[in-house]
Formats: sequence, structure tokens, C-alpha cells
Amino acid sequence: MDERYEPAAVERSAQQYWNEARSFAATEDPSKGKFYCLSMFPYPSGRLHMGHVRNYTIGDVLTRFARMQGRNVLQPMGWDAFGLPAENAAMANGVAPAKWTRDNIAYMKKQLQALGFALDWEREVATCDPSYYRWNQWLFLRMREKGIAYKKTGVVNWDPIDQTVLANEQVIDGRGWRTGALVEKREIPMYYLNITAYADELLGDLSSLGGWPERVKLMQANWIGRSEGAEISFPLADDARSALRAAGQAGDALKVFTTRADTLFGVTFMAIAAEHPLALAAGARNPELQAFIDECRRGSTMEADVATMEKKGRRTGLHVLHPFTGKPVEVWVANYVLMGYGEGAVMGVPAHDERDFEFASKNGIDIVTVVRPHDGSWQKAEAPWQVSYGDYGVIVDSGEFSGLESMAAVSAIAAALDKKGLGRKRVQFRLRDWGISRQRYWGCPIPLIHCEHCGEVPVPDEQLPVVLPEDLVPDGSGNPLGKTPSFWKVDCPTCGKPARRETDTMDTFVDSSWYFLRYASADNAKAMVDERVKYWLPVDQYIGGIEHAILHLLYSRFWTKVMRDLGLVTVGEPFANLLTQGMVLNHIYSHQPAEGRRTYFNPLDVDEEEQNGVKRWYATRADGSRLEVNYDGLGTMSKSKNNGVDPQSLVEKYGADTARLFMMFAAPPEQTLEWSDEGVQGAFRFIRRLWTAVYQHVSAGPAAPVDKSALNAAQKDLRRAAHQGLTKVTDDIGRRRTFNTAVAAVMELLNAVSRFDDRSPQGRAVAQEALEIAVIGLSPIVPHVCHELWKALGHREAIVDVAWPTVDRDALSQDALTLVVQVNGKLRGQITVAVDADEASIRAAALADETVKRFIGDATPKKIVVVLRKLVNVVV
RNA sequence: GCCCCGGUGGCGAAAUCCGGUAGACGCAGCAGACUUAAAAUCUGCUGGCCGUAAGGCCGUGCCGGUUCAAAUCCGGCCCGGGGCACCA
Repeated sequence: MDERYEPAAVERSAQQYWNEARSFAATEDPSKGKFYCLSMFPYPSGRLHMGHVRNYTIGDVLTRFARMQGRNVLQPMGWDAFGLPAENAAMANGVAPAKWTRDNIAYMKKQLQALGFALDWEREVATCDPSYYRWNQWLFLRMREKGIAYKKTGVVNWDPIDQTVLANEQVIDGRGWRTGALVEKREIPMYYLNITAYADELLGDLSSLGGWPERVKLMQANWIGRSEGAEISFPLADDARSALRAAGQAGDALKVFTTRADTLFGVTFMAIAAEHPLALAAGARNPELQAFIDECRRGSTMEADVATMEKKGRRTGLHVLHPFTGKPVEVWVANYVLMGYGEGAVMGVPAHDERDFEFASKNGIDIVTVVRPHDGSWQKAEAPWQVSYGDYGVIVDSGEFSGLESMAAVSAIAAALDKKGLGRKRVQFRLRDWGISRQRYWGCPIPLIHCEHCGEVPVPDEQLPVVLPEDLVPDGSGNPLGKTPSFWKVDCPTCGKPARRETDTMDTFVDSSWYFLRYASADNAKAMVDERVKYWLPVDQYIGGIEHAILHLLYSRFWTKVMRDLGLVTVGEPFANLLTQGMVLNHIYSHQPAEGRRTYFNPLDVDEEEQNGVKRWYATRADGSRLEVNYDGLGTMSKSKNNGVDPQSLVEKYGADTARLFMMFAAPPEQTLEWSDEGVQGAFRFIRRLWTAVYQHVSAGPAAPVDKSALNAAQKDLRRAAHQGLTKVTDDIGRRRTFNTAVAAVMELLNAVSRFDDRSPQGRAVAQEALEIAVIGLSPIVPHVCHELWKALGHREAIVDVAWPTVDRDALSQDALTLVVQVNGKLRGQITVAVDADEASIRAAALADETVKRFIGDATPKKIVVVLRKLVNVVV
């Protein structure tokens, strides 16, 4: 071996070996336990970023570890290749999204290969390939046949200047990002997937996901948001009835859903969404109200905006009747009620709901108390709002229901409503159906044809896939597909007359909802999936960013259940174990000129200076000039903040192993990781120390085997350190998934080997064993250098194929233990006792310790707590 | 605003299921060795305060509680991050 560690050469030769040996090509082998290790596939944005490196290194460590444990491992990779950034790049550079995307894939694939991941590239998929997305289309048609896919109107952001639909991220402060025009809401027909039909199962099955982080399950449960309550109909008063009729609509009642039917007698107003039919009917005869409705419709639909905006409302002048008292209740239009939620209408009970309280106070609406607290702490709900107004209690002033407990009242009121035909108990989910239509080009075409004579006609299976033309370049004004007659001008498959092809494409979450199934059948051109999914699924370990905790994971779970119900797969849950890795953060530096835009500076170009305890930061610009900048704290690495670190330059400077080691060592995988250049150098230094230690050891020639019966105390100590280290590394990687502590354990072992200076045959034998354990233990994390070091240690077999070693229990055995002694819970001394010492002798030894005696003084111990193998606490 | 997570030395962190020696391991810093010199490398020290030392006191975001014993459990608060349905 070379004396110096040269990462480039080491990595080239290790990668060449894996390629030639096809080390990571997976084949189905029922005789071996399988391990399907999957990392979330990347969006091909152009270059890998550090989040990818972290994600894929975690997956790779687990993959290589499982391989060495004898599992049949599949670790595939692919590309989430449809999406908005390709269209944005097209607009900026005039390149077709297809070319941009494929060039990016080619480049990023090289980057992934340079990092030495144990990937089976023979199963690679890209969602923009017709051979992939044809199955989106095929399954969509199956869902449509089953009624799971259906059409209804949905609200979108409309840019009136570009005449185009905008994504939420393209709307900045209510204006289009390119045109600056005020964005309008528009209702258009869209296709939806009936995920709410699976809501109960998606919620219930969470409890079977033992290998998922609790917090992710909790987030999903909250998202699904099952609530038990009642649906209540408020009959329309004559004014409302006639207004609706005038608007050409029919209706007898205003329906709401509430979890607090017990507060029904406290209703003093009704609030409806601006898009509610009753609101539109009222607006038609009231210009002022219509203006307010228009204003609401311009507002954001994003939950965060709706929740934080000022709650505004206007009276409609129309009324509904209370289902029990028959008293008229006025209907208001409110900007915080959304048409897409529940019934698009809520009953207003200001005394017992904070939002209603705020609304009523502002608009001079009555507040009627109908619940009293058990502790009698208040009688009447009055300003300011108190949290306990919303609690359950005893019902008052509610007719026949007065005196009931809230819980009992909910049931009794629902039952009474049921009898009157004005309501019933109902379960409501917060979860809404999944709208998959996108008025965009770079996505999977929806396989439908609109015919004047036959209506909506599915593209026949044998004509799939509907291929997306790849030569279009979006310009920001509308969907290019709509301007391409060669795409949309088709003959109706049913009647043969001229018809129009659907030009909307699918949400890219569709693409990523089943790619993990396709890897198992990637080469099958005849079917979406085949029997090989039975062998590989479920995924044994899924790894991805915490930012996907809800949407992607929920959609994938839903899609898998649909495919199961269609008989295509046998599993109901796709991911048995989930690891959500934290984000990669870096410092943010910016400069805000008196006029103009804030500019961000890359941390690499910023120096810190400290004068008189005051820190200042200076950026060096491309022309060499310096500028004082602000430090804005830590944030996720992003282009917009210019605080990304390019993995490529890191690999070129230090090698892939250093990049991998730093990522694994700097923080446990689930936590955020702060970038540190010094930390990277430290990782590199450690690899070099390991290299030097092995070099010095093997330079003295081959070592003899260990003779366990012929070891002196120091040799036994090193063996114990080695096997303790192995125990820890095995547990940390295999069970705890804390790679940072696994690395620390190997570092400790290497420190012990370095201190150990014994050139005797048994000394060298023990050193050899310790170095082998260090190299094996580190090999899943830094596979290239370990490949080389393993050879240098005298082995023929490549380390990638070596079995993970077992711990030698004999090496761990010890004769004596050190216990700590506390007096009143404070550490006062240490005692050494035999491993098998009984409690009485430990007690005696503790009381005999000089320092302990000093602290006990004349007092008699009241209590002595002995925790075996750990400590003694003397209480005086 | 709502849901979820986190907060421990100058810094990243460790203390594992189920409360038991707080700060493993690394970075940065300081001192020393090697060198003509520098870099690299190696060795030692490194939570704060008091003390020549032995040793003592304080210390895990803040306030309070449970316990022989709390970073860990409970209640309340402050701060930071993630998600909120068309970014992926």
C-alpha cells in the first residue's frame, strides 16, 4: 500500500471493482432474507445538493451493513423528473424541459456514482419516460372505472395578464411572480382522487407502522383529522328561500357540520364561504356584498394565510331558522370560511368558540352563553375571551337539553335532530380529496378525450401511453399543450368524430406515489408491476426528508391501498420502516442596499472579524472588493439564500469518503445538520490517521493469529476495547441508526490502538484484530478507503463481501467494576468491587471510602440506595 | 394562527430500552515536540467560579413540581426549525 492516502486513486479503484463485480445488482432469491432499502428519489434540478448526499449516504450505510449481515439487498435509484423547475428553466433559457431534465439526470447520475453508493442502476426509472408514466395513465383509468378518480370544480390561482394558472409558490403577496398582476381565484373543472374514502384505513393503519417515527404518525393523524360530530340543517327563512330561487337555485336548508352540537342553542349567526350558493344569491341583489365577495375570492386559499388574516364578514340580510326554536338567525359571509372545507358554512357560537367570539365582538353580534363550567369559575362568557369558554360543561338555557353534560347533550341533540329530519351524527375528516389536475406542460398527460357527442371518453388502453411532446418550450402564458393542435386534435375513440384531448397533466405527487413498486418490475413493458413486487415489498427501510412527512407519504400509502384493492399488489402499507432525516443548514449572509434588492453571499466568501468583542462580517466580491454584510443566522441550504455547498467541489478536494464521513459524524440522522468546513477537514484527518495506522502496522509484516490464552493485561485491554467498539458500532448502525456515535466508537478504538505500542507477536496479533474491527466497522460509511485498507491488512476477499464480525464475549469479560458513591445525590467517591460482589459488600465498601466518610460525618445514614453495576447513594 | 420537532461548554454533539458519574467523540483554542522556517504530524490541557494545591460551589433555554437521585418524568412559559394540500 502507499504511505500517503490519495482519495482519488483509492476511490477510482474501489468503484471499478464494484462495477466489474456487479456487486450491487440485485436478484430475487427466495432462499435469502431480503432487505429493500430505499431513499427518496431526487428531483433532477441540475446538481446534487448536500441534502441528497446526506439522504443517500444514510441509505448506503444501511444497505452495506445489511449486505454484510447476509441480507439480499436492493437499493435502487431513479428520478422524480416532472415538475415546475424544468418549465422555469425553459422560460429563463429557452431550453425544452425535456432536454434540460435529461441533461441534468446525466450529470447527477455521474455525481451519485462518484459518491460510491451501492446502487442497482439496472433498475433506474425516470418518471418523465413514457415507459414509466404510461402506468400513471393506466392506473388513473382503472381508478376512474372504480369511481376513485372523478371530476369536480376546484379553485386555482389565475394570473390575468399571463392568462395562466399559478402554483402557490408563484404567488408573492397576492401577485403573480412574473407579471405582478393581482392574482384571482378561478373555479375550473379538475380531476380528483377520492382519498377520503380511504381516510379511516389510512388513519387506522398508522398503528401498524411500528417502524415509523411517532411524530410522523402523529402529523399524519392530525392531517387526516377525524372528528366526530353532527351535521345540522338550518331551514331557510322565506328571505333566503326567495333569494336562492331568484338566482335560479333550489334549496331548503343551510347545512353545517359541528363537533359542538351541545352549543346549538348558543348560535347567534351563521357564517358561509364567499363561494357558497347562498352568498352568491345574496350578492346578486346587493352590490356592496358582491364587492366583498369579490374581495374574498381574490384572497389566498392557503391555510396559513386564512388562519392569520383579519377575520372579516358582511351581513347578507338573509336568515335561516333555528332547528329547535325556529328563531331566525342571520347569515353572514365570512372570509375565514372556505368552500372546500366541510359544508362551506359554519354555525356561529360566539360564547364557546374563540373565532366566533372574535367575529361576533367585532360585528356587534349577540353572545349567548349555553355552557357553564363544572368549577363555577364563570357564569357568562364575556370579553376578553378565556380558553375555558370553549371547554365542556353543563348545558344551560337550551330548552329540554338544559342540565345535560356536554357529551350527553351532543348525543341527545343529534338524536332529536335525526327525529326531525334536520340532522344526524356524522364523522368528518379534515382530509380533502386529492386534486391531481395541473394546467401545466411538463407532467404526465391525463388520458381523456372530450367529445361533443360522447362526452368524456377514456383513451383506450391499447393507445397508451398518451405521449407528451418533448419539443415544446413554455413561455409563461398558459399551457403550451393547449397551443399545440397536433397534441389535442384527435378523433373520438368512440364515435370517430373530431374531439379534443385533455391538456391538463397530473400532479407530480402521482409520479412519486408508486415508483418504489416500479423498481421491482422496472424492465416489464407489459405490466405496471409483476410478481417480483411480492418478493421485495414492503420497503424495509425508507429514508427521506422530514419535509415529506405528510403529503408524499400519505399519497404513497393511499396509492398502494388502491393498487391492493385492484389486485395488483398484496401489501397495504408500502414502507415498513421510515427514517426522516433532518435538513442540512448553513450560515446566511446578506447585504441590503439602501435601494434595490437584498443580495446574499456564499459563506465561503465571507470572513468573520472580531474587534472589542463585536463581530463583523465581510464578503469578498468577484472583483476582489470587500463589503460588510449581515449575519442572518442558520437556514436550510438553498439557491435563494446562496448558502449551498456544492458536493462536487467537496468530493474533488477531499474525496467521497470524507464527504460521507462528515455527513454521518456531524449529527444524528434525524436532526438538522450544520455545515462546517472545519468539520470536513477533521473527517479527512481522521481517515488519514486510520490510513497511517494501518500502513505502520502492515509495514512490519504479517501478524500472527491471536492466542487468547497468552495475553497480558494491556493486550486484554485492547481486545476488550476492540470488541466493545464492535458491539457499539453494530448496535448503533443496526438498531439505533445513530451513525455519529458509531463513528465516535471507531475513533475511540483507533485512539486505543495508537496508544498501544507492543511489537511482540501477540501484541501485533491483537493490534491486527483491532484494526480489522475498525476497518470493517467503518466500511459501510467510508467504503472506498476501507476496501483498500482491508486488502492491505492481508485479505483477498473484498470487504464489501465480508460477513459482519461477531463479538467475542470472552474479550469483554472483566474482573472488577468501578462504582460511584454519592452522598445525598452528590458524587463523592469511587469504589472498585468484584463483578459478582453482593449488595452488602458494596455497601460496606462505599461506607469505607475516605471522602464518603468525610461527608457523612457523625450522621447515621437514613437510607442507602445500591444500583448494581452503577452506583451507591448514601442518604443522611 | 394550527399541527409536529428541537434547545446541553467557544462550536457540532454524547449520556441508548426503562431517571443513576453531564460533556464521550470531534472542531476550534492554548502550550509543547519535530522543522532553518512554515505547513503537515505527534503529545498535553481545555464548562464556569473560588483555591498555590487538595478540594469546593454552580451548571443541560426559563419558572415550578415529583424523586434518595432529573438533560431525562410532570405543569407553565420563551426561543429556533419543519409542515399547512399547485415547490418537490
